[in-house]
This record gives sequence, structure tokens and C-alpha cells, in this order.
Amino acid sequence: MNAGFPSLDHDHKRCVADAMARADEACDARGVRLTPLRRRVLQALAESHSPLGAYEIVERLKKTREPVPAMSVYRALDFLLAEGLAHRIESQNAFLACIHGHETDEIVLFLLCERCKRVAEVTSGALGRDLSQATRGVGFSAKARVLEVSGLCNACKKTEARVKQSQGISR
Amino acid sequence: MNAGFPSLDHDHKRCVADAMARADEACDARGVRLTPLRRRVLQALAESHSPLGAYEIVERLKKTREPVPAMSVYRALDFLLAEGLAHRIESQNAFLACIHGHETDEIVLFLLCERCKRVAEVTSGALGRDLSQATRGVGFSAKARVLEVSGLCNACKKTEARVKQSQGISR
DNA sequence: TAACGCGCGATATGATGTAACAAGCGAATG
DNA sequence: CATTCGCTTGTTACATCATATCGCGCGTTA
Repeated sequence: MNAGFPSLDHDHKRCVADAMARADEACDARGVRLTPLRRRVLQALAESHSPLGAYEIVERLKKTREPVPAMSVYRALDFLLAEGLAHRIESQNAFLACIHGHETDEIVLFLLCERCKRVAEVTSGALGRDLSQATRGVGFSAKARVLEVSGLCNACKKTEARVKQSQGISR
Repeated sequence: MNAGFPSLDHDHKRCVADAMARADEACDARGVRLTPLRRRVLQALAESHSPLGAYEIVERLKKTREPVPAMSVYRALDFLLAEGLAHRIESQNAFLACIHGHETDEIVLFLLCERCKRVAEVTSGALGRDLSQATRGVGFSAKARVLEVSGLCNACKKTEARVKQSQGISR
């Protein structure tokens, strides 16, 4: 298990740069092209602390010198998803830059904070094994190894608790 | 763990009737109203062997004496989801009648067959514990206890294997 | 240079979901 | 019984998310 929510004061520019460098490398190794457009879409995702909808990406790129039509954003996203450079968060119709490569036998868990919208990408071997076991029982072979779980991150949990308490006092 | 894919020859009318009876009872117990419209939407879901999109429900009800506008279907779905009588399959933008009540500390897994589109709803205590453990490590409290896993059911796995084999021969 | 694949622009359309407001209807209240 | 109230439903409009299709430009390759 690893990689929880990013600390609030981390060097985000640095982690964006790292992600882009890894993407360049991965595409190079696979002989696929990380074109400027695809790069810009990936960068927009990486810069965001929360998943972005396709049209949110369009909006962000509209503010740059070269706006990008929605259609092209979707095409870039298709590519990024296919190459494993980004993930789709089904429950939000939104997209997220992938922060780390994934081992084949582990399962990826996206922890979605309902309040601050941040996402933690964690992996768990135990979960993967139990999942295999649970599904094998009914003769099912799991293909997608990505699960989405919504809830509250630590910081927001504390905030909510404070809010509730103060409401209790004021009543 | 329980409840795999329904056998191909089960008495589906019976299982629809059971589901409706349980829904009636549950609503009664909670003092909420399973109105005719809501009942029709739930029944449409229960009768289907695979998740239905909202507009698929509209289509099915259009064939009955009283068509139902899309807006009303959505409202009925909101109700059914809130009461736990139906689930939303995020990855498919589709809905499914719930086939059994859920224990609070267990996790619900939807196994989605990519080929035949059928869904198995299974629960697992072990998975729930794994999930708690994995998320606690990063200070996250999971709220949604529903996970979607896509893959192939037993029957389709065999079919695919046959197809592959015959392709191999023909080449 | 000609043929080709691929990425991309542009326009249109489809699929999914929500907002807002009015009308119906039954239960509680006077 | 009439009134009021809240919940359910109808209706229209709109917002959001995603795909289809056609054609152009550009680099590769024959």
C-alpha cells in the first residue's frame, strides 16, 4: 500500500514535471507519440489537484494561447487512457493523471474525498488477493483492477467534525 | 460471500415478484411510498437481466399503456437509490434493481460481465476489512461501500476460449 | 512524387442528467 | 366541508458528457 493524499504544502510544480517526464519516457519506450496536444491535456490533468471533466480541460486550455476543441481533448484523453497515463473516474465522469505505474497483480484504489474533491491513488496487494478469491467463488475473472471509493479524507473529516460541534453549540 | 450470476434457467418471474414484494415491505416499514410510477420503474429494472440506462427504462415504459417522461424516470430512480432498492452502476451510467439487503459492515461488489452484460451482486466481509485497512492507512474513511469490477463471467469465459481456439485453427 | 497512415480541426448529433415551475392529489387541520 | 400543506408528477427547457463523420495537413515510405 502507498501514496495517500498529497500533503498540503508539497512542491506541486515538481510533481507535475516528474509526471510529464515519466510520460515522455513511457511513450518513447513504447514508440507512441506524446504530441504537443496530448502533452498539454496531460499537463492540465497533472496540474489539477482533483479530477477534471473533459470540458473543464477545454476551459483551462481556452485560457492559453491555443484553445483546443472538445473533440480533440477527448481524442487526447482516449490516447492517455490507452497508454495508462491517465485514469477515468467513472463515478465523476472525470479524468486524472496517473501518478505511478501499476504492478500487474495489485489493485488500484481511488479514494475520492467528497468534500475537497482530492483523490488518493493507493494500491493494495491484500485487497487484490481477496478480490480474486471473492470473484473466483462465482467463476468470474476480474479484468479491470481499478476501484473507486468515495468518502472523506483525514483533513476534511476533522473539518466536518468541527463544523458539527459548533453547530451543536449554537443550537 | 454469496449470490453469483443467476443460473440461465432460473424462474425469473418468481425472482421479480419476490423483489417487488420485498420492496413493498421495505417501503411500508420505512413509511415511504412506493407509488405506482416508482413501482413500474423498479419492476422494469427487476425484469431486466442487465443494468438499464434511464432512457432504456423510458423506452420500455413507452411500450406500455402509460408512457413515462424521462424526468419522472429519473425522479423514481432517485427515490429507489435513496431507499437502497436499486443501485447505480457508475461505469455504465445504468441502474439495477437491488436483489438483497446489505449488511452494514460488508462491502457490495458488482461483477460486471463485459460480454453478456449480466451483473452479479456479491458481498464479502474480508474485502470490507481489507478496504478498511487500506484506507485507514491514509486516514480516509470510506462512505460508499460499493465497488464495481468488470471482467468475464464463467459462461462467457468459456465461450471466448472456444472462439479463440477455433480462430487459431482456422488460421 | 504518389500513396498512406495518423493526428487534428470543424461541425453536427446523440446520450445522459438537471433546473424550474405548475398542476394534481391526498392527509392534516381548522 | 374548505383550506392548507407537503409530496408526487407533468412539462419545458437547458446543461453536461460523449461520439460520428468528413476532410485537411504532414511526415513516412515506397
